Amino acid sequence: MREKTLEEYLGCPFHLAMNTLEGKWKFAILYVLLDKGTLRFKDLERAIPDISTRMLVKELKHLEEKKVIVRKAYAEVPPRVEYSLSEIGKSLSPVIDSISDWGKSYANSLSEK
Amino acid sequence: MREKTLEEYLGCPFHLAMNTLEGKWKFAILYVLLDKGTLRFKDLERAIPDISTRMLVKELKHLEEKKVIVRKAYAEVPPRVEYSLSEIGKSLSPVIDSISDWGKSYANSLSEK
DNA sequence: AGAAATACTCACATAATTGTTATTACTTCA
DNA sequence: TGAAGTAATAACAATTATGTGAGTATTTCT
Repeated sequence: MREKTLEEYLGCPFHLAMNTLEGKWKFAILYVLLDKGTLRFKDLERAIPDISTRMLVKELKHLEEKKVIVRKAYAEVPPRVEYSLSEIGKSLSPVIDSISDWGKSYANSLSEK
Repeated sequence: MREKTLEEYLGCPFHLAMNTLEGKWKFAILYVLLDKGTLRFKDLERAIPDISTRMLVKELKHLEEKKVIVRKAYAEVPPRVEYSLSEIGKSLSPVIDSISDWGKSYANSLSEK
């Protein structure tokens, strides 16, 4: 499938958003960054135990390129790299919250009946 | 990766929600169903032009099993099958809306600077 | 008679994701 | 002295996820 141009996405903000956030782990990363603020690489791995190192690297790189998160590296040993949300990234909190809220309702609706 | 039990998901509504909604096409399907109400299979294909028949079948089946959408088949020729959101499915509208809203902000933040 | 319409299903092919193990370089702690 | 800690990167195999192209059955329309 051909990658769409920005112009095409601009016509559909929902499409643009999903293109930026799609993938198995993006929402999970955003969830923990919103919750914890700033995290080092290793902390992210611990916060999302099921993700592989490779995938975490990939997803972080993607989100950084898309300007959703910010990477800050310190010249220390052992190395220290901190990840946090950009301003536009922080504005994802209503998205994450609404998903979390829906999850609660959904859990209730499943345990009823 | 081992599939988690419902009990494990219940501890984290966000996790439960994402497990239900993950995959490349779920949000797109929910988006059009929220917008259009009820759609036949072929209408869904037309509304989401990039999806393959196979994936649409799979995702619809998954969402039906998870009680998020409802499938209604009529004994006609040519066949008619209508898909719509369940009650809990309809309650996803804040999720879809917040994603759409974020997409707008994001598009603005990209065209600035 | 033949084409069009629908809601799939099937077999096969490619792409995405994961698991595993190893490596780097330097400092702190035991 | 030697292990632990960090943030990756790399190579390989294995497993999932997704895509492609074709086909089915039956009625209506041309």
